[in-house]
Amino acid sequence: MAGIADVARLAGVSKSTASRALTGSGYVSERTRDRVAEAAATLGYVPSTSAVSLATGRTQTVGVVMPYVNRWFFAEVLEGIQHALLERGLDLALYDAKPGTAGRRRIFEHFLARKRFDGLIAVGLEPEDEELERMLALERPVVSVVAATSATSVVSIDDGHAARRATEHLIDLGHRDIVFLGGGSTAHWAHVDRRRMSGYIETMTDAALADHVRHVPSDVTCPGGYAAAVDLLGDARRRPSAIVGVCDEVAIGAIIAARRLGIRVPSELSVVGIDDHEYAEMFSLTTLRQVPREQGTAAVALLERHLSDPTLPPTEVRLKPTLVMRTSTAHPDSLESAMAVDMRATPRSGA
Amino acid sequence: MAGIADVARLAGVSKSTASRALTGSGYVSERTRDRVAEAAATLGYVPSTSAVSLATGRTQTVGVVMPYVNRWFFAEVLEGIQHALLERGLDLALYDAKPGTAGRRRIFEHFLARKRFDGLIAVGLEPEDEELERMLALERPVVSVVAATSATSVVSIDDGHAARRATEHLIDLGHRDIVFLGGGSTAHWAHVDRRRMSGYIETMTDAALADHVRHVPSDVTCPGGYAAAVDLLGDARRRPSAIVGVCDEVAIGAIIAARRLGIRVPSELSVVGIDDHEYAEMFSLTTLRQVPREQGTAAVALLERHLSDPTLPPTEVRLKPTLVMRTSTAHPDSLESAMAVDMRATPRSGA
DNA sequence: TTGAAAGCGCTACCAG
DNA sequence: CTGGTAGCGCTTTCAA
Repeated sequence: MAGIADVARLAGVSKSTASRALTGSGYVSERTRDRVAEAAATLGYVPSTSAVSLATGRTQTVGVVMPYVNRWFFAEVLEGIQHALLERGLDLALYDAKPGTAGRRRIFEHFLARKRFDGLIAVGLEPEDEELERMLALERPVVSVVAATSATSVVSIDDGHAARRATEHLIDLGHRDIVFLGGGSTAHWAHVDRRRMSGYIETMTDAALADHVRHVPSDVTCPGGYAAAVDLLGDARRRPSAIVGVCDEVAIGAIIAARRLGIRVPSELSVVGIDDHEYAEMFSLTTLRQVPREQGTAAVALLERHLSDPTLPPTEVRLKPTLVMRTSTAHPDSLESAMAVDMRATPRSGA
Repeated sequence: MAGIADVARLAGVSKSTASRALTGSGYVSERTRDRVAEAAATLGYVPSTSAVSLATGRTQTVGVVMPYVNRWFFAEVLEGIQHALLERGLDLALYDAKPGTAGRRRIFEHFLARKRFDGLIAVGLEPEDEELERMLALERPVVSVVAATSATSVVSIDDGHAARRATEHLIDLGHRDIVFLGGGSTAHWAHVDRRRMSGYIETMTDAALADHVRHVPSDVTCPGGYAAAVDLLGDARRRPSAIVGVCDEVAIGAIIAARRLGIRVPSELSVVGIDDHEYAEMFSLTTLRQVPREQGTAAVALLERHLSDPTLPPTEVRLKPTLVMRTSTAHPDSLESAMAVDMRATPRSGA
């Protein structure tokens, strides 16, 4: 365990000079800098992080708080954050704060107070007032990824826009009987889900389809979407011609349900999602793409700015999702028209 | 930022006494202990972790290295670890070491060397020799979750056993033409996948079905299994009567492919997986259940033992997966027999 | 049972 | 440009 004193001795300089040479702060002649670097290299010197932290007050660590790590969006954001931190030589302290658990309480009451990080990234946290206060009381910059508050900097997509585009796409195709699937299955409506539903409702209303607005609640998971869709589609009288999923996982659940019930997608049912989940391609799901990984790296970049300039006011970075057309959506009457086209086209293949 | 000096002053004792009272080490009278505790509480005292680390040499942090966080198994293990750590008041430093990336190199070359943790948990890491050496050179206990080495303590399931049970189940049902799907799609065969395939081959051989041994490679993901299965099942001459998926994700991919191709599961094709993935239920997948979350908590428990007793030799904890029967498997001729049963049963429903 | 003092390993200030 | 020195906030001997 070589310390900086050993490095200094080997290089024939004082500890202070060695420190300056190594950290690159203050004036050091090039020759000594090289000698120190060489000494450090031959000794395999690695500074003690706790000593550095104690002396500088900085931990070189970023804390990440999220309610889940086993969901696509969160895992992707986490990877993005990790990637960006690695590049900057920063450590990542993870806090998995599942809503309503003792662990979450402990995190907010004890772990955060230890301040083992220079800044915090809160991903889709939906904090209670008290939790938010605790985070702000830390006097460390915090950046949220997906949030309803503007007390912190925020990185997110425009959820309302995403849902509007999805709904418009369906309406343009000729659908009127469009259901919004997912969210609101428990007392707690996540803000994202709510914003997306609002986008759907606005668009329906603008298209004079307010009468057709229909929300079918479900857990915001693939099995959740599946279960709700089995229910919805199983009854022919309730069956819509199209579904806007609150997210891809739910939309995919709906597609699986449709297939099980022998309902053809897209000829008998159009489905559109929001996310561009890794499974979207496999299900040919038309969706509004967001790239959570980029949101993670954007959050790190933003946090870095806060770190270097503590006066920087809360900032918003809002990304626009883009429509990715696959084949889970079509005209409501496409079965017939597809057949008609086929028949007209027959001569060609028969020729 | 109240420090221990403030607490000591308020309690009317010395710093050393305050420290002993707070950490619970050494003799302190009950009265003073209470006074100190009260003073700490009123001041909202939180010890500086870097100062504590510097003085004690312990970081109260566990490092977790894994190649992915966005796959079911890894995310679940991570949650298990986090949960167990939270209970013990330990922080979690995450290192996402995706194979072949610059980030992974940086982690092994720089981040680990900083030793910002008292111990390390390596999840499904499949480290190169040099990487393993670096971890061991840290002189910190390391516990692996899923590993081929016995240089470290290991927590895992018995993969060979899982694959044997899966294959036996199919053979008992009357299948002979059983394909092992997944793994080996790239130059790198993960050890887990290899062990599972070995279990399959052994079982086939023991049942005098060595001639029927067939491996169809695929990426070990749901889309990977899907793509390979579309290929395999699309050609009627190559189509097996049953599939053992290297894991549930692959098995589910196969089921999705079968459905798309209009092949009925289980009457025309039986599929069994290994994992009991969160989507297994939705696809009625028969599988061998493992609970990665438990492996995470077991790893923490084991690491804790190493921490308190540095002489503890590497230990293995091997969990046995259990067969969960759902409805993705049946007799190979079940279509006919099911119909026969139906016809015989008709009077009952018709009565 | 308590207190004084000496570090833990590093940075940063202040002379030189 | 360099060296000495005083902390950063806590734990831990060692005496009392």
